[in-house]
Amino acid sequence: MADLSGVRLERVDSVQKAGELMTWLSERHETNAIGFDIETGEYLGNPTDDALSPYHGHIRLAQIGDQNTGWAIPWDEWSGVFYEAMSRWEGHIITHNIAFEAKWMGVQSRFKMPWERSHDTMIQAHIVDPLGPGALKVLTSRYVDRRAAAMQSMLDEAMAKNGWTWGTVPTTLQEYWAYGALDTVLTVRLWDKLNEDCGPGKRYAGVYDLEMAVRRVVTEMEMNGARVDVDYCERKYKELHDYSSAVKSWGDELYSEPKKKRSITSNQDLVKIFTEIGAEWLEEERTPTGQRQMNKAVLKRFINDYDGTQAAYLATQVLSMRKASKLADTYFANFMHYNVDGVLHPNIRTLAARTSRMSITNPALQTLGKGERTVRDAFIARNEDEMLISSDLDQVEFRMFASLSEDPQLIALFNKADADYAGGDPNGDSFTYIMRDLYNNPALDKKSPQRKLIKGYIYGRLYGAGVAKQALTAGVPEEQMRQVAEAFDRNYPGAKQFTQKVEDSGMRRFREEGQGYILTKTGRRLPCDEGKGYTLVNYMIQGGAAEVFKQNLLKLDAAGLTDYLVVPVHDEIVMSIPKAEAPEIMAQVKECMTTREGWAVPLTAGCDGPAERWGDLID
DNA sequence: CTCTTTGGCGCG
DNA sequence: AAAGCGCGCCAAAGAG
Repeated sequence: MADLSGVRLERVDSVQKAGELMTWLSERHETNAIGFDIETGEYLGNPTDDALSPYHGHIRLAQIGDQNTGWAIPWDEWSGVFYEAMSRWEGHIITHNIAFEAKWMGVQSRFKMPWERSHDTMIQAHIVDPLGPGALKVLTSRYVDRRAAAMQSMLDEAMAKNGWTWGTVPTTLQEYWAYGALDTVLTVRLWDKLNEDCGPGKRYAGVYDLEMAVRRVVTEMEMNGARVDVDYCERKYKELHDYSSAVKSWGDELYSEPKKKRSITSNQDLVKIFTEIGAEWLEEERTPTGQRQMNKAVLKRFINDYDGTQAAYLATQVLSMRKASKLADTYFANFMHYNVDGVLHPNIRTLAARTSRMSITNPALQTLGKGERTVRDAFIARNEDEMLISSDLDQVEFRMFASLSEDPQLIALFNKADADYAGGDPNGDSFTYIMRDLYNNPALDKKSPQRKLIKGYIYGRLYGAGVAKQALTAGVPEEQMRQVAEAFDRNYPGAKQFTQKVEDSGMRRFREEGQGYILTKTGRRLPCDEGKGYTLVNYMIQGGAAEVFKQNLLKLDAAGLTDYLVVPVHDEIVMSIPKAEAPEIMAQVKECMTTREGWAVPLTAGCDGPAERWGDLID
């Protein structure tokens, strides 16, 4: 393993240097690969957060390099050299976090990533070790040269000493441009290393192909963005903010003492206040650190238990204040903050979660309230000719569990429910059929109270909950839930056998390989934490569902629908589509979102809309 | 002053 | 024998 001591780093600052770069580029490169990276910054005087947004910041350096040589190209003066080099280069292009480079290039340059020959070592690293580090320096320290991490500190020191930011650090500063140029060298070397597992024909080749293709589609989605009704956001923000401020002032004033200010936004203060006015906590209402809980469940209990008293009234006020400020501050304020000409361009990470699920930040579009439509009503179609639709997978995790369990009875019930539903039976529903089977009572229907119990049991089970927790969540006596659990295991023994098999193989792998894990259908390895083998069943299902959803995104892409994609929400895709073609496109979307091959219980999907606002599409 | 942790709450 | 899984954002409070 070669170390980094012989590396040559150059900065383009003259026509001659530009010529040298072109000569270097035309020479033979070890694995027909060059690394590619950019450095970006905020505009002078703007928030430093802008440095990471292609909609607010600007490119300062572009860097390319191979295993031994790195070049830094100051963007303002020499971007022409970069374009010329990239137009000549026909080999592999290696990045570390292609989501970043591709989006910046897409928004701010005329160079578009050639995805079919582009690679991402961050994606590779996550596939090889889902719990490992993602940072380039840490990864190269681990896989290439121990000293790589140390080299970053020189730049950190120089920037701290001079008070520079990513927007103001001079591109002539050696620590800065050399740091940038070195990144490309590290990236190529890391790629060589990670290709041992992710390269063509290797164990993770299929998973890697899937992730790279998904990354391309999702980057398109980020650039498409989600349009919001900004006037509506401003109106709602003010309304909700004013309301929560008024409640806060009322409570703070009422419950402060002459010498001691107290606030109803402070949970510590609230505990004191509620105690004074006679409310009491139950034994189990404690946080993990032993403090008395002051959450929604406790407040709701106060409202019930102390009906007609001051405690109940205060609890009601606190709940509605919290609700209003949550909506105002977490949602509407961020919609106003992040929109660019009325469009949100969130960051969508395709491998954020250990199970390979996606996550969305700035703003967090996967967590919009759906209890009522206020928040989702902020979202409108991209333009006047389009409307919103949403396609959801039907109980995908439960269907997956049924298929994986290979339990013939469970699978048959599911398929019967599907067939009957298709035949027009409103009770054609898996939970209802399982309920009838477990209670041995065919007269029960979708509205029977037992259905909630069954559903609670099943989802609790998919997440690895014990009977006590399942009973608590469903709000029924433990004994009642225990009987459901026993009946379920009796009627569908495959479920328990599957769970057992997953945990046993996890234990065996822990003993033999030092880590418990499962392999998904596509060969992705998902490890669990030590001593928590019971989580593996959930990882199998959650990770499997995430992969199916990703494959569905690729089907939508192959059908030519990428331009219409707006937001992915784990098992749901929101799209903005032309009104004129809505029926045809919706049929196409439903087809793309459905998977029959490979699953004993088909993974079906519905499609709702078209609608003016996302709020119209709630359930 | 900034950074981290905790508790709470939104989602699948 | 028993174990609730995965995320992101905000306010408050503690730590440095």
